[in-house]
Amino acid sequence: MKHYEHPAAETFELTAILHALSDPYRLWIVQTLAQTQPLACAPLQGGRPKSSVSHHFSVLRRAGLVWTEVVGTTHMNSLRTEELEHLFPGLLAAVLRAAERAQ
Amino acid sequence: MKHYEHPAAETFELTAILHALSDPYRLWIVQTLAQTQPLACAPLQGGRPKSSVSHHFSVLRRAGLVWTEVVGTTHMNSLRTEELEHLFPGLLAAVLRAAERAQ
DNA sequence: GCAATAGTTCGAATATAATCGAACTATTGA
DNA sequence: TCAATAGTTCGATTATATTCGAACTATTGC
Repeated sequence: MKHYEHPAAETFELTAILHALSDPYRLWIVQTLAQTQPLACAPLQGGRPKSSVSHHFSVLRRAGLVWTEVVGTTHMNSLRTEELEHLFPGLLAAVLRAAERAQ
Repeated sequence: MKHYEHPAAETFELTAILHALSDPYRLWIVQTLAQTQPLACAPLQGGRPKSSVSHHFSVLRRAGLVWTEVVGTTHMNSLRTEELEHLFPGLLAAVLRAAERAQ
């Protein structure tokens, strides 16, 4: 059973989180996960090659935004909402609201 | 009299704002401006060469975070707080609080 | 065991960003 | 007018990100 490395919440870097969110595709992934959770990678591909999708999920994971769980043959992703809220209160919500507004 | 190009608030890009904030030096500039405003570039150099400082201010300006006004021989910078708040309510405040907390 | 599915890893190519010195511009104040 | 100060612009270098195909791994279900 493959398992993922997930950074501990105490080690989250704000700049890494902001950088992860600053890519339009990754921001869209986060937006989508905020609405529907958890989700495998496949429904979030959006025409991209798998290696590219995998790379972006890895950025989100290393920043602490996304938690990935292996479930059978799929890898289920969810946002680390509580931990993020605890460490950086209001941040994710404000970004999601802003992303909503940015259409 | 030199004047700066400042994007209109309606054209702010959320991803550009997040990217501008994702650099530790630029985030520190924004934090400092939030406390003391306006401020020339010089007191924010922190040992960097002027060309590098100028580059980072230009990133902040193009993203819509900073407004620069030529005052005599110095260029005074301030945050575009109201416009940002209007467009992306709570975003800047949440980032500043997070930056505070990130030590 | 084997084919199918989901996603990762590798490596190379390309794009984007950061860094820095040197030359430049604009303004002040003597 | 001239020196000094504040900051920009240019160009080159280096570092970091993104993109993609191809080969790989792990799991399921037949």
